[in-house]
Amino acid sequence: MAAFLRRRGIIRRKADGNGTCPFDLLATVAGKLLGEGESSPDSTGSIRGKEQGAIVKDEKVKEAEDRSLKEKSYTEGCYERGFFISELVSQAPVVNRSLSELPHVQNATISRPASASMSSDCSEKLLFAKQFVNGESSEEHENFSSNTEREASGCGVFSSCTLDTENDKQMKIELSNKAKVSTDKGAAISSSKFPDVWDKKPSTLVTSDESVKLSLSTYPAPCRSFPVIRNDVKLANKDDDENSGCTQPSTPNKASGAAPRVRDRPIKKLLASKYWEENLKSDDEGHANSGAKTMHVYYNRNIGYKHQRSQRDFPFKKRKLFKCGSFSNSDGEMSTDGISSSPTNDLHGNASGSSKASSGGCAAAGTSVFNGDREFLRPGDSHVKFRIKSFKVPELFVDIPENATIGSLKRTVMEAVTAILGGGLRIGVVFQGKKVRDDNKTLLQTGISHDYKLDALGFSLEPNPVQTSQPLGQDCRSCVLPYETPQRLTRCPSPSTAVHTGIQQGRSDDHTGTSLSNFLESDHESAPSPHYAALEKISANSRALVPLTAVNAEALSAVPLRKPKRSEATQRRIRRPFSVSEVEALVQAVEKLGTGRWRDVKLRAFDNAKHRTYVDLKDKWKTLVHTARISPQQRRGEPVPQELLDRVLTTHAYWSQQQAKQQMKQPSETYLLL
DNA sequence: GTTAGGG
DNA sequence: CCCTAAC
Repeated sequence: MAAFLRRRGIIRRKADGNGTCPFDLLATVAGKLLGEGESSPDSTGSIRGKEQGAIVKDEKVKEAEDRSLKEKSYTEGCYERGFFISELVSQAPVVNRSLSELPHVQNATISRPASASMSSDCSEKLLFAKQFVNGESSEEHENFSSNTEREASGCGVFSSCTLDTENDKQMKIELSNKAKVSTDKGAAISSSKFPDVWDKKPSTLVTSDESVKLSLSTYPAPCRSFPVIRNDVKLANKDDDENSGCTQPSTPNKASGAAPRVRDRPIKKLLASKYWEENLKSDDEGHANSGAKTMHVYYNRNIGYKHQRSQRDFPFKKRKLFKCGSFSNSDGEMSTDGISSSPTNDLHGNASGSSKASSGGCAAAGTSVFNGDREFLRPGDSHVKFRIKSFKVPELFVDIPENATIGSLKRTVMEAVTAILGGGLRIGVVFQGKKVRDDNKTLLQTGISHDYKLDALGFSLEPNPVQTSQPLGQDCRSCVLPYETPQRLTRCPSPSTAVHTGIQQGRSDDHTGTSLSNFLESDHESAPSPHYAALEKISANSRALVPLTAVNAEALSAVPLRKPKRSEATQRRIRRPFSVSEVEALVQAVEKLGTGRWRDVKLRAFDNAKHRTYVDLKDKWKTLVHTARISPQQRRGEPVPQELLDRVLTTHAYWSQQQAKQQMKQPSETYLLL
């Protein structure tokens, strides 16, 4: 590694408000990928309250054209929220370059002593990053050829991140061109040279004594396609697991030569700060750390923290479902232990920022890793790819009636997770070691009741687009599941994540930590629920905004993310305001067909819009008529051209009259017949 | 499965 | 958008 890595640096950061926790980073990335960013405040909110995130980042820049950063993040948090990005692989050459160019960064050690002040909160998180050797990542990086859109939009942010869990595992993070790195000391690094598209908004990586932030925030918004968080499936061609996940062809960076496989490393490790330091040292020296050790520590901590966590419950704010499809993170895992949460400001701030960066509307969804659909970054685009082997979700509080269906449970969890990650995931539920596949079953029917030990309940976080599920890898499992059962999992090829949550009915304080479930045995749901399937589809297509938008959107909507509150059995579809063009089409169809023939209207004008049912059209017409009758000042939402509204009224009047005539006529006919 | 209407 | 009654 030494050879590859020029430099190693570790930055450690306190959990105070300034600090950015890994989670934030993730959120940011996810947000961008998804395009949610702007709207993400909600998600941010959810994330908020968690303070600690310390990120330790090492930056090593390779001078080689491809430079990739590997980052290994280590999170120690009291809260579970930390997530790890075990491996990040990205191709973004640009970023790398920038990094490399920045002398400060390279040489400077961002790392801070582990011992450095820790927040009492235990909220520290460290992110450790190592840079790759240039050549390494390239091959492994996948190009998102298929999803060019994304790339164009927002992908630039991270080219790739790789985490090394132990020595082996690495996370690479490639930053898009204009990443800046600043340190308290005032060393700021910005890469000015990037040609890219991203000019406008550079991602900023800031490291201060206390905190290191990596913000992807400002990117040109328009379509932010996010860098997908996905596994580097390709990286390790050899690995079956991962390979399975990615189907898409990868385009290796030119600059980078063959990249060593990073991804298959075992589980990312979480280290306590101390451990962290040790690791760093060892790394520097070339020693390999034992991941196991760290892991243990981490887990222990986690557990301990659970208890300590503050009990804030997070009411889930209403979360919007962004168009973002899914982001693909092949290995990302998410696990949440307890429900309790500790409020943290850090995340919030960061997250919000990041969210902003990514404006909503990006439909680009990552492809799911699992299937092997992977997106590849185009060579030119600056993207960040990283692979998240596991991360923890801060707190996840679920309050759901017993008669709610599994499907709604999944959605509820999904919503929470989505808010955090920005969507693109689907949730699998594991109960008592078995995967619960029937979404229509109620919790009660499944055996999950309020008085049941929730330990047996687990969730898996899976990428949406997954077409096929692959069995989770052990690594993942072990990573994800703190508690017992690591053995079962075989590798998690895909990004699926296990989320573990305790479900509480009351406040979070009651949270019962849950043990991780072992869901491995059953492979992922081979047959995703319909909505998921739809979602997947959409996500796949969604990047391309244009033609398929409706469909895509629909798909997205299919995965309804609902407020937990509304955790009814039924999942409400997401609201999808009609566009002017849709209204136009509707009006035109109704003019021709009249009211009362909604199915025909649907077929005629919205046959391609799967998400618009004839009932929707009927309802829309109803609202249009209402809208046309009220004063413009009272109207809300996207203004509908008055011309259309006039037509609505005219048409409505006409057909109402026709209908009236029919009515007059019908009775008589009937009567006559009788 | 469609319609129509209230929620 | 949802839910449902009434085709």
